[in-house]
Amino acid sequence: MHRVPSPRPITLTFMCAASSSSPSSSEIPPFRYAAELANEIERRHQNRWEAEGVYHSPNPTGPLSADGIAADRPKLYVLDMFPYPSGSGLHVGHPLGYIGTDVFARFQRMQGFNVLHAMGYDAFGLPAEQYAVQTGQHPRITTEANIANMRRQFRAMGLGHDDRRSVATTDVAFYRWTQWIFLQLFNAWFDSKTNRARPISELIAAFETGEHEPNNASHQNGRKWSSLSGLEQRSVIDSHRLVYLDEAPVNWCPGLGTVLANEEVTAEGRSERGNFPVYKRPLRQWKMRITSYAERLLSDLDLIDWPEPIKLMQRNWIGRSEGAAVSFPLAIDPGIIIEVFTTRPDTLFGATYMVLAPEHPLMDQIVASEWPENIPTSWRGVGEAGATPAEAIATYVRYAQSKSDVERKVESKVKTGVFTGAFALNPTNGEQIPVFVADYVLMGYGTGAIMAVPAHDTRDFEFATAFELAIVGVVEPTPAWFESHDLSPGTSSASWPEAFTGDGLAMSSANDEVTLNGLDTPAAKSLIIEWLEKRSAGTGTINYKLRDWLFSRQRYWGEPFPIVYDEHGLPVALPESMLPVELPEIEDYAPVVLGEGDDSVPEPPLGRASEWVNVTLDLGDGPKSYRRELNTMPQWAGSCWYYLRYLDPTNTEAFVDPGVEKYWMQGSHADGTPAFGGVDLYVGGVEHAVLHLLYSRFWHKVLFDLGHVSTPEPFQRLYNQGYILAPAYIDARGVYVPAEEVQGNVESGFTLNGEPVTQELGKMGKSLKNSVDPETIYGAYGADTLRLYEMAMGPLDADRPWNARDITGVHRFLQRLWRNLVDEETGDLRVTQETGDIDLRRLLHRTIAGVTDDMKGLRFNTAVAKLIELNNALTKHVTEHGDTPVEVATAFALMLAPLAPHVSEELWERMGKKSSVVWDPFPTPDPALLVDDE
RNA sequence: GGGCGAGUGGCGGAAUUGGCAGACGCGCAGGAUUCAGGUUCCUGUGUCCGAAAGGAUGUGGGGGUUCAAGUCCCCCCUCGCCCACCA
Repeated sequence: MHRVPSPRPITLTFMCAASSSSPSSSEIPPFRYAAELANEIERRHQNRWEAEGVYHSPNPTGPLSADGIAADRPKLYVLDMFPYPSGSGLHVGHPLGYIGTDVFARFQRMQGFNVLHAMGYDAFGLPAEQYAVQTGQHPRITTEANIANMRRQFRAMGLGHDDRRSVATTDVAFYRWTQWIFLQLFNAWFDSKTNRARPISELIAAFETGEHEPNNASHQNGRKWSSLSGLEQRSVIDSHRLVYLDEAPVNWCPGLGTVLANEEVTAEGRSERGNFPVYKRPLRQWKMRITSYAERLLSDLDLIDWPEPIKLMQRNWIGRSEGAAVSFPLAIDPGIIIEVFTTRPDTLFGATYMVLAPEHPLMDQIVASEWPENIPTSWRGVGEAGATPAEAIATYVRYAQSKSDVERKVESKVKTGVFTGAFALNPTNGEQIPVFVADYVLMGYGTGAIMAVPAHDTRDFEFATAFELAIVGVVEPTPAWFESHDLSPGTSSASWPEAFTGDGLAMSSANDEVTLNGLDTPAAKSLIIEWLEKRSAGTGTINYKLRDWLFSRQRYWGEPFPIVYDEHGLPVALPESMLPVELPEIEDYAPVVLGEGDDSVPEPPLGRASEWVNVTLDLGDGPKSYRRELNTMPQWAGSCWYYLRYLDPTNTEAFVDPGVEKYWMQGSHADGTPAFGGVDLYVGGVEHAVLHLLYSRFWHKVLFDLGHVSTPEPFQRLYNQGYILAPAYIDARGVYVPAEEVQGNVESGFTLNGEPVTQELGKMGKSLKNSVDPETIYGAYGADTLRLYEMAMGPLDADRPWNARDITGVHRFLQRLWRNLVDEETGDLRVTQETGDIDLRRLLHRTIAGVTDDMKGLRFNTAVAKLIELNNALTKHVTEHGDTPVEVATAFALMLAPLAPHVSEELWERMGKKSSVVWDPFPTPDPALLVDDE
């Protein structure tokens, strides 16, 4: 059926640019494996694969199920981090991971697995919107054109995706379910007793029966549920939801006209996208209660097979620390309590002052009306001489807020602050200690207030030194510490040159009820916590750096919230039956971009769709008018769950069928190792170590708690592919210039238009202007050569420089292999039924064993090297005997199939095989030929 | 400042568990084919000494453990990444 006819004239003109650097085609033997033949082979087999649907992976049930080939195979889910469909298309750095998963997926399919391998598009986001703002063209049009272009590029590289499962986050049929998941979170609360999410209806029921009483003191002062009004009850319930509205300082980026999550703000205090300055502003925004999951997000890292550095980054981001919450009453009014968090409760006796963050809510209650006598002038701040404490504080707070994070960083060594005029009582000894305001204490961590122990904390030491505060040592430093500071052991803390922050034996820490003296640090911590708890002055607590996730954006091109506001201005979730909430058409997509110093509250672009915004709906108590939520979801929303939609992309009844979900997400035991489920292999770049990978773990856990998915974690195994680096060039202004236009070399120097430029090596991409278009590579060598080169150039997880020169190496390999099996002049097979000599057979079977092993371990670079070695031996054999033993030819085509699928399929076909090589079993080595018989 | 990772020929890299360092490819050199260039094929290619045989030396630097170290331990240097006033 597919036997290839003999000589076939090749008259392709595809990518003839390639011949400028190679000989004219008339001199190449007609069946040499060069660009033209490779391209012809590739197009033909890509068409065949698509027509036959060879990459369709059957589901166990539903519309994507199928009888036959794969129904009884074990499953394997191989996933890529899906791309943003950018207008500039792919460069050769993008597909590195995609080729890696494709090779792995193809190999495992040949190992007998039903492999799910699909590709989607993370298509909401800024570039399409910005383009729409500039051109007036709807972002959907640009987005869909970009997706079509990217899909074409993936197909041309021979990536074997199940195209029936391709989704884009911008599809209404997709974001309908993003909105549905939002509703699951909205209609859920976190039960800290069982440490999991439960439906909000169960919370309401618990309130009704009195099993649970509202304990949200700040809202309802502990009143009984039954005594609350309807609106008060709603407010209590809303404050328990996993999604909630919060008026709090958020990262406001005027340059982008939107708020940003902490994760989207760089250390320099700028937006990760666009590099605009970001300011803290109090705004009413949606947040997701990811902090409830802090402990599980942390501890479940132990269950999954992820690279240690990524786990570490997540652990650092979650930032768990054990310590104590301690209450410090105000001296003049013990009813006012300043609560602090400390990791060193053992140093409590050494707390000689306190500090509040500038934004601390208790500030107004604490500030004294006038300065106490005999305080150093530096305590009164740097403002006008006669200022009251309140005025001095106000000046300082303004100063602190005006500083950007960059300035804070630069000035971090210089401690500034102002005395509030108030004193608090150290709970251990009743001593009055002054309370300061200083910007080295951050409102965003702990309680926004600290007890300062200058003898044992570097920052407190610096502040205490600057403000002439007492430094009282309560932990005995080690002899080595004294020695390294040229002090004799036991020197008084007043003479220490810096804080001693290590563990040691407690000293000077005793009152009438408790003494820590002589205890080591861990023992001192637990004893003082015990004492604090007995006195109701504190408790042992665990604190996290992780903040709740800011979930709303003032953007057009994102998922609308399934939320409306009623006549009280309170949010009401729409019922499932009203989904999807589609984006309205509007004229102007631009966000409201504000200038510096403009403090007005911006209205999101959706506010312009007035007919859409104001709606009359019947939500159960008759038609009433409502106002829609104007914010849209952040780009992370769709990427939080797209891997679940691949499983069942056409389902209109559920986001995924439960049986289908269980089938693909169950723990696989391919190599006998225990697995508790999730995607079997997830490949992507390290840049998503905290953002996407933390958010999607969070959503997945909520869905797990609510019974919608069967595994507690989404991704069993994570693998980070490296980046492709390329030379980039900077001109005299320090601006990147297009690398392809630069002339010169290392010796003579580099120039652009005669101007000297300097070379550096950087991640390939648009920002460094050093992209290489994959089409020029497979135009000149074929896609199989590009695939093979990217796999051969180094380990998948390592960064590696792009070196066009090296591509010829793998191209020659394919050419030599081809020549060993196919006569270049006639196109006839050069395969014999005879078996080769024993040395060649031994090498063949060693290669099969080695390549199998390498493929399983994602070591494609050494797999390619082994295949080249085998081919070198085969070349020698063919030179001597004139043809290739069929055993070698067959095994070679199969082993090469995952890496270079087109040429393998072609060889397979020429050898008379009727079915695609894609589904044939990978060869197995003969154990008898693996041992040397010396 | 803290944490993590990495340093192997001219270049990309290999050496899976402590066991012949440099697989495989690029580049380079020589040869065959060719009018020539290119292509293709063969041979060689860490460094130093030597015509060769052979010898010495060699995995960022220094020290150590071991019969044996690129691999393990200690100190130092360089580079990369992440976090960064986190109480």
